[in-house]
Amino acid sequence: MKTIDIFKALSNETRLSMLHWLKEPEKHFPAQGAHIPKGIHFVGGVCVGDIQEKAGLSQSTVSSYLNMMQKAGLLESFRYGQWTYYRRNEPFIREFAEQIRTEL
Amino acid sequence: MKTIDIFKALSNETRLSMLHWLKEPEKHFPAQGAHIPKGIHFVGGVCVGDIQEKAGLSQSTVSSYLNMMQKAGLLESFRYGQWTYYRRNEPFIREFAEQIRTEL
DNA sequence: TTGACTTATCGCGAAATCTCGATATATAAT
DNA sequence: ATTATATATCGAGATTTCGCGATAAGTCAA
Repeated sequence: MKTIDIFKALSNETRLSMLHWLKEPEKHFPAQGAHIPKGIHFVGGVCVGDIQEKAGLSQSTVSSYLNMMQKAGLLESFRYGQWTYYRRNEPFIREFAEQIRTEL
Repeated sequence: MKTIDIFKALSNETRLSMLHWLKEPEKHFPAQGAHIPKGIHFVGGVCVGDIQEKAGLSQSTVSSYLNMMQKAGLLESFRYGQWTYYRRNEPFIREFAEQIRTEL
């Protein structure tokens, strides 16, 4: 949650791309939610496997990248069954951007 | 000048501090410009030596950090005589902050 | 020219990051 | 229980970054 950790998370081409892809999930990934029951809504989340395929890196790398971005606060995740869905943490990102604008 | 390079430059405690110190040079450094003749104005610039002392790292490290931040676009420099003065590149930083706000 | 001073560059070992394959864990299906 | 699938974690080699001291390059004063 430290500023440095956010910058570090953003200091990698692949991770930066992931963040951008997740801005428009429906544009960059197959339709999601096939495994999410009706009651639960986690809009905009994409499962790890689809992100991995898009990124073209190994499964382990993508998993740890996503975990790193979540720890930094940029992403949030939701697990349903054997799937983990990730999406952008928009309020956090907005807040961060605002902080950059005023304090950098 | 690539976005990644900016994030990398910001991914270090010392470099981030330097950028903050240079927001209010008169607050963090001795008075500057003793070696700048009247005709030239490079307001807000601080010489490498003063930045080094404040940072508490070696001269070589500080010099290369400053150079790195300049290459990224965050700083600009002006050499007069044997002194090199660095200051924030405010338009660039503002532009970067705006880009973060709209594109991150 | 010589010497003093400021900054930049070079080379290095230590630490961190990148990325992978292998394996572990968790859940689902049979 | 066993098997299959999705994700997380572990260990390792390659690359990058960190920060240093030594040295080079540029400038000024005597």
